[in-house]
Amino acid sequence: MPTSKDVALAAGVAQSTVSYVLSGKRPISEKTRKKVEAAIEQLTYHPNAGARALASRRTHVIGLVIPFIPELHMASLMEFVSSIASTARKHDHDILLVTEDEGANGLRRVVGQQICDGLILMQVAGEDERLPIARSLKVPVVLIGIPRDPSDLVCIDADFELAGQLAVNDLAAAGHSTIGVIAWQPEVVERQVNYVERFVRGTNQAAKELGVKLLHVVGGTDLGTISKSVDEVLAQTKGQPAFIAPEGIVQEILLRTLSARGLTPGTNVSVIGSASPGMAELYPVPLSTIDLRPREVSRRAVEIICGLLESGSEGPHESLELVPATITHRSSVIRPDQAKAS
Amino acid sequence: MPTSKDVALAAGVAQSTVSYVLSGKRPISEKTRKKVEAAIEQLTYHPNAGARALASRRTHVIGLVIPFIPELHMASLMEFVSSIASTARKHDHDILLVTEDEGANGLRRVVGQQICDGLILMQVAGEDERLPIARSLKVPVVLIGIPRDPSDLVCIDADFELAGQLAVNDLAAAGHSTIGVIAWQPEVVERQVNYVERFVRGTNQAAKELGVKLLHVVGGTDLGTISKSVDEVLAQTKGQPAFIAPEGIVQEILLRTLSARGLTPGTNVSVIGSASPGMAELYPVPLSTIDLRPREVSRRAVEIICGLLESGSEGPHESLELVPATITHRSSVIRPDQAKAS
DNA sequence: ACACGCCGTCGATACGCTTCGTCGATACGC
DNA sequence: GCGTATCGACGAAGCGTATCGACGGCGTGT
Repeated sequence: MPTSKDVALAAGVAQSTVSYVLSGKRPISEKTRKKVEAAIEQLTYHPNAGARALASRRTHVIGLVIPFIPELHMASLMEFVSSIASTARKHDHDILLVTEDEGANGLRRVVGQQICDGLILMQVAGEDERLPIARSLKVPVVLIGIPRDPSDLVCIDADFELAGQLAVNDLAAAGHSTIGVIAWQPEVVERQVNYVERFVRGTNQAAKELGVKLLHVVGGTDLGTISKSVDEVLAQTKGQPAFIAPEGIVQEILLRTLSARGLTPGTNVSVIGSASPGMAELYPVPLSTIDLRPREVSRRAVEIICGLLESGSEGPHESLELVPATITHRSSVIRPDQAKAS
Repeated sequence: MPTSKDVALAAGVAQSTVSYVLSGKRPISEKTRKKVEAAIEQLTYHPNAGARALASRRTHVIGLVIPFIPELHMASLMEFVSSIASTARKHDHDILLVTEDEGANGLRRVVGQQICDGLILMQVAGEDERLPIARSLKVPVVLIGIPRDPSDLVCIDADFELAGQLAVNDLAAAGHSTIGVIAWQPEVVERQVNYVERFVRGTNQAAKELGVKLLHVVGGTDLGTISKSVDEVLAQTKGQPAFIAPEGIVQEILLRTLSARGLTPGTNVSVIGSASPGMAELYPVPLSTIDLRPREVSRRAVEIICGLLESGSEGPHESLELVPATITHRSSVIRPDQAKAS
C-alpha cells in the first residue's frame, strides 16, 4: 500500500504538500497540484483511515444503532439502513453498524474507541434506556423517533400526527362518518414507541374538527385479534365501513380478514393502509396509503448529524424536526353514499 | 478521553505494559495485571481504534457490501445484515456498510483506505462485476452466493438445489404427480443470480427420480402474470393441484390468485411457499415453507472471514460451502387422493 | 535598485498504539 | 558463594497523517 510519503517522492514534493493538496487547507500552485494528483492517480493512493483518524481526531464514520431484530418491520428497517448509508456517502462518511444486542454498552464502546464521530439511533422509544447515554456522550447523537422527554436531544421523525389527521380527513371527505382505526401490534404499543400515540392524537383531533366518529380497536399479528376488532367496527358502523391501518403487517392481516368477510376495498369498504408505494400497487385494488417517507427521514438524519459534525459544536444541542407525511390516493377508498346507491 | 499512557500513569507501570495486559502477548504478573485492570476500569479506558489500526495493521472491521436497494427482498436482506452484524461482534469485529450505489470503486476505496480488514459481498450474481475486483484485492473476501466461476473465491450460500429436491419430494410423497413451480421475479432471473437455476436443477432431479411431472412457469410481481401461470398449471393438472413458490413476493401473489379462484391451501390445493417462519404462521392456513436459513448462512460467512483473518493467509483461497435448506411442514399440503374422497 | 510583503513549500512534531530489544530481579544449579 | 537461566517490566522506535512554524522566492512600491 502506497503512503503519502511515496506520493510525495514520486511527485518530487514534501509529504506535507501532498496532505495540503488533498485537504485544500493551504494554497497550492496549479503546477505542483497537477504533479501530486498525477502521482496519486498512478500509485492508486488512498489515505490510510487509521492514521488520518489518529492525526485529525475525525474518523468520518457514523455509528448506526439498529434495533434488536424484532421480526417486525424488517423491510422498513432495511429501507432506513440503506438510505442512511447512501446519504452518508454523499457527505463523505461511512456507516458502522451497532447492534442493540450488545446493549447500551455498545454505544459507549464505539464512541470510547473513537471508531465513529457520531451516532444515529433508530427506533427510539418513549422511555429509552439509551437516552441517558446519548445525553452523556460527548459526540453528536441524532435520534430517529421522539422520546417523551426530548430535552438536550436532537430528534427527527416522521410526522405521525399529521399522518393521522390526513387519513381521517381523507375518509371523512369521502363521506364516512364512522372510521375504524386499527392499532399497532401490542408489542409495539408496549414498547412505548410514542409515535403510536402521536398518530392517535392526530386522528382524534381531525375527527373532532370534522365531527366524525372514531373507533380505536386493538391490532395484532394473529387473525383472531384482528377479526374481533373488525367485527367490533362493523357492528358499530351504519353503511359502508372504513378502516385505517397504519402498520404494515396489521394492514396485511386486515385485508385478509376483510376478504374473508366478502368485503373488497374500493367496492364496499374503504381502507387506508401503509404498505410501501411499490407494494401498494400489487393489491387487486391498489391501496391508498399513508406514506411516512422513511427515506426522507433517513436523509435528514444524516444531514443533521453531518451538520453537527462540521460545526464541531461541543455542547449539547436540542432540536426536533418532523418530516411531513403524505397520503397517496389509489383505489381503496369509496364514497359510501355513492356505494349505497349502486 | 484517557489514553493508555494515562492508564499506565494511574497504575504506576509503563505504557507498553498496559498494552501487553490488553493483548496478552507477553506474560504479566498477576499483581500488575490487577493494578492495570483497575486503572482501566476506573478511567473507563477504551483503546483508540485509529491508533490501534495504525500500529497493528488490523482494524477489526469487516466491510459488508449490500446490494443496490431493489425494493425486493428488503426484509430478507435485513435479516442477513442484522445477523451478520451480531455474529461479527461475537468475533470481536464491527461491520461497515458499503453500498453498491458507490459502484465497484467502493470496494477499492474501503480496502485502499484500510478501513476494514476484509469484505463480505451479498447477493452475488452469476456474472458479477465485483468478481474481478474481489479476486484482485489483497484482503479476504467472502461471497454470499455462488458465481458461475467460483475459482479463487470463497463462497457460501444456501443449498438451493437441496431446497428444490426437498420441495418436490414432499409434494410427491403426499401423492401429487403434477407440480407447478413458479419462478422468481423476472428481475431476479435476469440478474443471473444463479440460485434460480440451482433450485430448478434440484426440482428436476427429484422429479426425474420420482417420476413426477413438473411445470415450470414464469413468476412476477403483477397479478396478471401469476394468473396466467396458475391457469397454465391448472389446465395441465388432473385432480388437486400443487404449487411451489420459492420466492416471498411471488408466493404472496400466488396465494391471492389461488384465493380468487376459490382454491384454499390445505383444502383443495397444496402450496409450499417461502415466507419466514414467523410470517408463515400468520396465514389462515399456516403455510408449509422452504427455509433457506439465512441466519445460518450469515453466521458461516462471518466465521469464514474471521478464520481467514486470523490465519493471516495472504494468497488467494478457494472454497464453497452450502448450508442445508429445510422444509417446515405446516398445513398447506394435502394428500390429493384423500382430498378427492372428501 | 532596494526593502518589504505575500504566496507556496518544506521540515518537524504529535496523535495513541504495537512490538522489539533490553535489562533488573528473582530462583536455581554447581 | 557466584554465575546463569527465566520471568516480568521498561524504553524506544515506528505506523501514516495533519498541522504548525518557518523560510525562500517572487512581485510590488518607491
